[in-house]
Amino acid sequence: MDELSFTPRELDVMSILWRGGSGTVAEVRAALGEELAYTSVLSVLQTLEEKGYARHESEGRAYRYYPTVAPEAAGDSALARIRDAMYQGSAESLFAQLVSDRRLGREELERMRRLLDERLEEGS
Amino acid sequence: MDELSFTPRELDVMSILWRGGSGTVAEVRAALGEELAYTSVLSVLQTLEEKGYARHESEGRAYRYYPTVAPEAAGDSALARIRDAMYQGSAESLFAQLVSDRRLGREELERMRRLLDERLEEGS
DNA sequence: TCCGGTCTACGGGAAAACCCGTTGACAAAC
DNA sequence: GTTTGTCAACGGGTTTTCCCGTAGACCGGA
Repeated sequence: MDELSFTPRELDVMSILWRGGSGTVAEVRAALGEELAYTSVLSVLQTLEEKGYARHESEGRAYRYYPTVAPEAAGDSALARIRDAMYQGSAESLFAQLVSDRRLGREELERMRRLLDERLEEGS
Repeated sequence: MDELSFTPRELDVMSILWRGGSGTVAEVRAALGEELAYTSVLSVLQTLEEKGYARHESEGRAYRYYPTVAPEAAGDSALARIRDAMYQGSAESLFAQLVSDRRLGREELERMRRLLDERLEEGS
């Protein structure tokens, strides 16, 4: 997969599609933080479809839109950009930053360590 | 600190400033992947300054630009956005994605685990 | 003094992003 | 049949981003 990139507004909308699995224009509009006109939301969805990031199926009179790219794929692209720009290519530095977040609970940290352990075992 | 956001081109330039600590227009231009006109690079730097993300000092006849925001601060903003949009707010999911990268070496993974252990000790 | 090179300031053109009004299709309610 | 409401398509206006040309300041060398 080549580079995925979204404008801020497109990301807002994709996020809603990922969260709900799909969405009609009205649903996306309702879930959106800001109040946009119906046609504005429709425009964004049509753009996403044109870019190949979403597709639609008819549902009654309306269209239901589905994401065609996985959030993980988009996340990969975005994380790589951040790693390179802000952490000089070091995943470790990025990781350090992530872990330093004071809001992370003990359980979450422990689950992270378990993931890391599993990864280390399988790796060798 | 409120939300930091950069256009793609601005991020290119900030990345160079972060990497080198500072830069003149000519230096940034040379470090840039693409060939842009001198005035184009200058424009981006002036925009960054106007947004408060950089400042300049005279150096001989030229200006030397310095970043005024730390890469970690920008990274925080960017990571939070990715976490919320692609991983539904779960730092753990984001982390799992990060760790699944096949290119990570054993040593890097072990250093990550050490970081995590330290964090777990201090935490309680 | 004059010229050539480097620098910033300024302004503008092109493209992208963003948002919405209008229109016509359709169907349900009356 | 008419009205009312929802829908997608289309086109356009505004703002932001992106890139650069031009102009003028400055300095060093001929």
